[in-house]
Amino acid sequence: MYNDKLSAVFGALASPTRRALLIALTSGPISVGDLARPFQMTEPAVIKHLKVLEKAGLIVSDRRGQVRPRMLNAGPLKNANAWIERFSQHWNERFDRLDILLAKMQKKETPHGRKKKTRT
Amino acid sequence: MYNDKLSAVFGALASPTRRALLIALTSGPISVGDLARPFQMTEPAVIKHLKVLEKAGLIVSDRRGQVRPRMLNAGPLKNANAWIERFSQHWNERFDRLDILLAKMQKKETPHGRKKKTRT
DNA sequence: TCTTTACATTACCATCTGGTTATATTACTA
DNA sequence: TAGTAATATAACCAGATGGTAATGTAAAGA
Repeated sequence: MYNDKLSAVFGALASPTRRALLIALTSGPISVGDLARPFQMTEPAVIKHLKVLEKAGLIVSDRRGQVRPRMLNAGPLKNANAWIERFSQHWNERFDRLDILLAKMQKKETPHGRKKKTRT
Repeated sequence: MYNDKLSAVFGALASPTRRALLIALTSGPISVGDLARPFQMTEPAVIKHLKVLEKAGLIVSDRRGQVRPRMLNAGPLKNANAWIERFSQHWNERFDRLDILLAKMQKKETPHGRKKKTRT
């Protein structure tokens, strides 16, 4: 579907289950079994979610014998955050300009009896 | 698939096309035709993307006669941003604690060099 | 009124997603 | 070596997603 990293990160966050998994992992590395237990779904389903998170680079795994605990890797989250912040900043700048523009327009335009249109 | 707003916002951002649409809209309301033109896809495809963005609350539309320009509504982005920031903060706190813990452990334990494997 | 423009909807298709159950694999344990 | 525990993979399914071409609709203009 998508191939870029940023989309993978946003896509990974687009699921309450996966966000809950990430939050669970904030308290440290956790095994698949322990991760899956609180959820109302089978382990394979959770493993699929973990794969999505792995692909997005949001978690990594360690092999400790029989167990393979997952742990957080918050790096890619920063990229997502950065995108939103740059976007917002960009948009706020634009908004400011629009504000000024509208103010100027209001000064210039003579308010005839011209009606503003109504929204549908 | 998901039903919560936050997932809808992250899901909407999980596509380069939709992010590009949002960015295009930072320069003000744009008609569907103008929005679609730069993309290598048909208008109905773009309209579907716009619907995803609308569902997430990221854009709204105005009817100005024949044209129905879309415009940004950045509000929901703040929620996404807030989630990431709260998460990161939470995780950083945890990370600090882990840091201290590891430091303590290093004092006690002899450092084994054992390390992980990537996948499979 | 007829035509054009701008947008939306429909019907269709391939692929992806998110879940299931069943089966493999891998490493610890007796 | 056999058994069990932890995780992974496979095969399958329903429904969502992302695209297409074709058609419908509503406002503007001649």
